[in-house]
Amino acid sequence: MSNTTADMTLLQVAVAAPVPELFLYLPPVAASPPAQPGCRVLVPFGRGQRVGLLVARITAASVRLPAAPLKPIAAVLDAIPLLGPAELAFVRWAGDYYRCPPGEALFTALPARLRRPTAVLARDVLTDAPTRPGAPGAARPLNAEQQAAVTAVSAQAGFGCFLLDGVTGSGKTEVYLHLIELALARGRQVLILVPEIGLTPQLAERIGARIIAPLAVSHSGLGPRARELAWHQAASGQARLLLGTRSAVFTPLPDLGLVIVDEEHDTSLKQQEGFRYSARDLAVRRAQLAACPALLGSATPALESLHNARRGRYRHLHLPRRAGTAVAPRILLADIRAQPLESGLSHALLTRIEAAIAAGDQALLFLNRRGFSPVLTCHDCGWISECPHCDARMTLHRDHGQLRCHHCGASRPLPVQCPYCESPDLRPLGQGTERVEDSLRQRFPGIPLARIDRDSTRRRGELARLLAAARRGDYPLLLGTQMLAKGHHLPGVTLVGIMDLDHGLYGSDFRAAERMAQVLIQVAGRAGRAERPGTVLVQTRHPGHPLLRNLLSAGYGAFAAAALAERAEAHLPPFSHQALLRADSPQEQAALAWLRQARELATELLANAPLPGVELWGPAPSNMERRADRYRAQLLLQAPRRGLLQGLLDRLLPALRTGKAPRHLRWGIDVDPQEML
DNA sequence: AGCACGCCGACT
DNA sequence: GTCGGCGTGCTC
Repeated sequence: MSNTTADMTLLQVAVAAPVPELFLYLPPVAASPPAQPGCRVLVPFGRGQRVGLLVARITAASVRLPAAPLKPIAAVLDAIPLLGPAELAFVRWAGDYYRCPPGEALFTALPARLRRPTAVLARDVLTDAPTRPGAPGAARPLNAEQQAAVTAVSAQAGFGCFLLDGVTGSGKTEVYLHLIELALARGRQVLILVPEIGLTPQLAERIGARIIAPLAVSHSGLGPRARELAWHQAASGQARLLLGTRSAVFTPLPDLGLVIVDEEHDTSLKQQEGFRYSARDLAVRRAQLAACPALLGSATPALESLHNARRGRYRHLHLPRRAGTAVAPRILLADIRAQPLESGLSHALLTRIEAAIAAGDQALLFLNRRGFSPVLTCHDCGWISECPHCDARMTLHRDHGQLRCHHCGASRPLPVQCPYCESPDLRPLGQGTERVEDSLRQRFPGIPLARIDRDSTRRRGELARLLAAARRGDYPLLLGTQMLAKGHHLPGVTLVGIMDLDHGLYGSDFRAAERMAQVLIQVAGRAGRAERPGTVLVQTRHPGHPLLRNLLSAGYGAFAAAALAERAEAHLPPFSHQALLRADSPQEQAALAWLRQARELATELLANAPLPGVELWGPAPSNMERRADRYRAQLLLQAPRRGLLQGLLDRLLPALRTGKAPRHLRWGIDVDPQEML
């Protein structure tokens, strides 16, 4: 029962709902200037109304019409499209690639405030354009390698991807700054992506000190209005630079001429829920569509990126030397087998900390575990602080007098006696940063110490304050989790102690060793950045481990080469491509059973139309099977080429959607997964 | 995701 | 006898 004729114009709309389809509407009843693709519209949807994004205007003859008569759009919310045809196509392509419903993808790409039927910020707010008074700071002279990198990228006409592989302290930022200046001078805009908020103020500061051009900054720490403002400033061309975290990759930039991804190996560039996109990979695609160069920078490039460089898809640029007079830190292993430890600190490490403090230097200790201790146990009956909702132990947080599960967020007051046998002899087992802090304060009384982890920096601005004070040298002792490992310049640090990396050597994820090496090199990079040489002491129970030895004796490049050889041998990424089908359910076995059916379905589809080299692995329960009262499992799909994997997904996902899943089961697909958990 | 309609326990 | 539990089905 259609109410349309073949020559009518219909509007194809993506609705902000997790449905894979686009929806068709009649043009609005009130005759107004026709709504353009890229504008938000208010549409009747189900009983109520929803915000949608107009994707295309089409003729009724060109589509299959639904059985029910079409309804007209209720209102057009934007006079000017928020996304142009190219941006619309880019976001839709990304949604298709990562198998995210188009409405969800498009509304993830827009500032959150625009997901509601609000008016866009008034024009007079945008007169408030970002300007920067003052003179530019002096460019630092470039060394030969930096100059070669700048020359290579700036000579690139059209698209080309470059991997800037530079040891920590080699002056990657200076290369960025030169290239930014060159792109701006050519009248182009620059997009700079960073993995985390913690890094944004620092890079923004450095850009601000040097470059006179309107800069917009976007990250999750900003309020919704500020984020929308940055978005409009970039989209209107008023801002010439956009510096932001992963979602900034979707911001319209009419004159885009250079894309930079800093710390390109960092996993936080991959969104881990909903629209599971890799901002790094999309940044490269974005540059390709804009016909401009992309520059990926890291001291510890992802194996994927190194592989692309080896295959000639990316041009490999090296910065092998530290800038200025700084020398590379010495990395030493401390064998802690059978050694007495004081809250996890060996005698060797304590001695070096003492010496660093005595010399007026700073010592930085890295322990990637927050809280006081990862488990509380009863000395009399052996009870341990298990989480009632997860296959995990609750962490003791003494600062808050609580046990907390780091996986589901559950918390309970710290028991004073064993909940099982009522013994008062409860003991914390193992150490987190709180406990090490205690121990260090006792051992080095009166020495100022800053603990930097998610718990100690919860307050807004606290991280920036602590880091600034740390840079000034206010704290001879610094202790922190990976928050402290990322990119911060701490010139006074001459000693870095890495308390525990052993889990990385025997992790179940095939990327565990790569991550371990990246963390080690990144943390080590905090040492000796100024004129004083640095030392890194790595505590380990596996001093003879070949990966560790190779990394320390031959460096990250050699480590990566060996790791790539292993990946090639095992047909693992980057020598194959993966998608992970995940499922979870409150019922034990339900997710696993459903995934077994999914595997059978996939096997059947492959039997009917073979896709050479496509393999199915599992299903298997997830590493921590029960999390927040849900049992989790996964099926791994693997193919030698992306197209084959997408081919399988093209057939499998619609079939899974049509099929019936048991009541409380949830499932989803992760294309190019970074974590196998 | 909402937001309905649709069949089985404790209440005025 | 009802009010309401959330189980599942649809949205142009």
